[in-house]
Amino acid sequence: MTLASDGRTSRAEAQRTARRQEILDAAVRVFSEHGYHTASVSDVIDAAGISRGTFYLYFDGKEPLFLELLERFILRIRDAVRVVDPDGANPTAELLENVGRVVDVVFDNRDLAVVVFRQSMGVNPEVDAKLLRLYGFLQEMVEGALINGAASGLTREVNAPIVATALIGAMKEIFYRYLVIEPVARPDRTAVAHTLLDFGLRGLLLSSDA
Amino acid sequence: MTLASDGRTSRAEAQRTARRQEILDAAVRVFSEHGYHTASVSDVIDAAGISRGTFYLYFDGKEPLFLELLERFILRIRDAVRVVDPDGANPTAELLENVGRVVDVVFDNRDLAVVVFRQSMGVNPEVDAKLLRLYGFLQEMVEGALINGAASGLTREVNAPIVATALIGAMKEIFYRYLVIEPVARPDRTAVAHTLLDFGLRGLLLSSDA
Amino acid sequence: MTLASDGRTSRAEAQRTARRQEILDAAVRVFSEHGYHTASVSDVIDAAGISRGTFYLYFDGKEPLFLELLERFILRIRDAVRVVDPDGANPTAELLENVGRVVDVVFDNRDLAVVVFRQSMGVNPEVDAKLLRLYGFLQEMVEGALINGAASGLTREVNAPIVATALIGAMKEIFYRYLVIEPVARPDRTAVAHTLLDFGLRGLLLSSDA
Amino acid sequence: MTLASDGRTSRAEAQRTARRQEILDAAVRVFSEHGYHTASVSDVIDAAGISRGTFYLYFDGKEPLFLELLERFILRIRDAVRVVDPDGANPTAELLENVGRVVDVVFDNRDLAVVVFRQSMGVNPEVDAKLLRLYGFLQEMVEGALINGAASGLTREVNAPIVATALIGAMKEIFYRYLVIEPVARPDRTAVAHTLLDFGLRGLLLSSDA
DNA sequence: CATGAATGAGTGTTCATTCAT
DNA sequence: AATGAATGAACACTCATTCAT
Repeated sequence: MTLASDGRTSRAEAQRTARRQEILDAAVRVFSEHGYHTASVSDVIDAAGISRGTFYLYFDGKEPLFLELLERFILRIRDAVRVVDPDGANPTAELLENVGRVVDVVFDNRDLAVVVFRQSMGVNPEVDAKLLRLYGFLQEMVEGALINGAASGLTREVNAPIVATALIGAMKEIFYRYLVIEPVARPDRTAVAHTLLDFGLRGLLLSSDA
Repeated sequence: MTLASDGRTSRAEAQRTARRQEILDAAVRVFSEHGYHTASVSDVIDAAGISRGTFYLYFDGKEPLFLELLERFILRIRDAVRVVDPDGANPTAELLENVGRVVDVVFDNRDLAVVVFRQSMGVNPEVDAKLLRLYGFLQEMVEGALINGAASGLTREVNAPIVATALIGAMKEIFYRYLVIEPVARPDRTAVAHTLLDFGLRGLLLSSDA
Repeated sequence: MTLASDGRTSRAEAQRTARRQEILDAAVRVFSEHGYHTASVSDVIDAAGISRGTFYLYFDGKEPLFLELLERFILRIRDAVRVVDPDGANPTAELLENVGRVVDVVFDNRDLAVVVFRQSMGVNPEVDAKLLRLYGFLQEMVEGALINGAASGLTREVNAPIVATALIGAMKEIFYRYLVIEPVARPDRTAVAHTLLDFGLRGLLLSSDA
Repeated sequence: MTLASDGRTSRAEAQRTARRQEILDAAVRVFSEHGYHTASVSDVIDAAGISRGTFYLYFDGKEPLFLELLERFILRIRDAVRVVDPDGANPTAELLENVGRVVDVVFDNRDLAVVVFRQSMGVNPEVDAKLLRLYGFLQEMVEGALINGAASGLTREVNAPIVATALIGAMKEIFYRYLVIEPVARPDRTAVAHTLLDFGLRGLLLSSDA
């Protein structure tokens, strides 16, 4: 009762955590299908197979639940993206790894990703703030990579902010397409990463035209 | 009442149309500020300065109103985009014109654009269908341009669907940035068009690397 | 529509006021029977014969409704109590008039009085504040009368605050008895006033013992 | 288990009783602070430092708990009040003793008294019945004293029921004042008793006016 | 044509109570 | 005996829509 190592207590805690996760999983399914506003707490508890009261035993309400879902996704994305050292052995490979890891996170959390990509902005100020921080972070990372690339003579000098925004938008749209519009079980992460990077780096023109 | 040439009727109809437009304008303002779900019919009628009943005299409800708003935006976008003849005098200029016209539509209808970009997907199946048709159309146009470009030796051969999706996502994200995150009174349409196209066509690599 | 004297508008407003009053009346009945906490908004709307929505069209909620009820009762009581001029022609008669008017207010608003006497303190801070202000006012009035009475040689010098409190408590208990415990259709206001005053002024001892 | 003299059982029972008392004490604190309706069972178990289940092991619920609290207070008050023999040596002293003992009970059980005085009537029929029996008992005692007093030529003949009610109300209000509105650590019981009695017996008029 | 009072299904949330462990 | 996770009926409140005037 007093020690965390107490068998009975730790088992109970493990059960609690498991139950919480079940509810989170159910919520992801529900939110990804109906969207935050259209989904009701009733939908979540039905999907989770619990009673009304139990839901509020594990979460403080609909909004905190959504916020936690969002937070988890954001953390995973942030963890997937690492600063690329422009003077490293193979910066392009590192870039590809970053993109590949993001692809993994997105397709490992399909429903969650759908929720975030589709309709999160505007849900409420706190949600907006969280998302803006995520996009700000990604923007920074990509801008940094662009500036480093230019500095090390790897890429052209471009309007870094606008191009970073474009790259992020490109990724989101591609993800959305493969998640929702023409769902793919799991795309070849290296293929997606390569296409994105190839498009981003080389553009569409024939080399001779450049 | 039966003849369009009836003076009384046509004047009444003109008034009706004007009133409808006022409501639509008010709705755009309200939806862009609060989002579809958070905005209430009360917000719209308050903004339009009409009574509850009058609203339902002009629209069948909140959702049909939103659908009409969406439809209008979609039509404007579709009108702005024209097929580029790859064998024409200056296909690149035509492409730039297309992008420039889209920029114009978006910034001529800022609020409406915000609503559409931010959180339309998932509002309801009919809305989704409309949006998917729009994106399908844009996708087709861009894919066509890519294939034509490659056929006429103008651009590299690329994975047309994925690159088209990427280009559309890039545009959306840039628009969203300039509409919401760091609002710009009205960006230089040719500058935006050039940046987008330059990025899309030439990529990031230095020419020498290509 | 623009003028308050517009027949149509004023009729509508009269209807609105009437409806409001109906709801207030129903609420008084419900609160006096069940008490604030036990009574539900559903009870009120059932008693008023209106729909859920209509209730919230006229009142901002359960608490504001209760507060308004309370406020109305308090105002009536305050209006009934007037400062007694100790140098007036007949201060005792004025005192009797005061008590009589309070008796009238209480028995003209039986249910409301029951609500206030029985269980209002502790409902919530705002309610408590309102009631404390009422009792403070009554306390002041009675204390003033006691001090004036002593100054003008009419009454003995007494511990004014404690005796004022005692008098107020005595009245409340008597009211409560005749309202709830052994309800009287309408007590003889002068009899009640006289008994109270006689008891208050002369006490229980035989004159000879004084 | 069957015999009270069984050591184990009696120790267990003592523990049980002690635990019960702890819960009762916690409940008094909680109810006096928040009121019956606003206080939750959770508040009580938190204050008592026990688990949810344990609470229901000792009490059948929130209402029975409250009823028991009330019952205990009522018993103490009833024990404090004894019939005054009008032909005894010093009936006035006995009266003073009665009032003094009630003052003691009230201030020895401040929180409990606050709960009872403030908002018990109307909690539910059973509670009301209990309170009405208490007030009936007090009313009887006071009425009896009044009648005896008149019979033995000690006091004036008064409308006994109404005056008894007034006296009870006066006491309650004074208690409430000293418990809640301007709390006094512990009033001088003889002073309070004397003031009450003096006011009750002699009234406010100057002796010469009597 | 215009109004706004009326509606009621639906929402998120609370909390006294039960019961398997 | 003690626990605390689970329950679900009940609550206050919202809002898109209708319709008598």
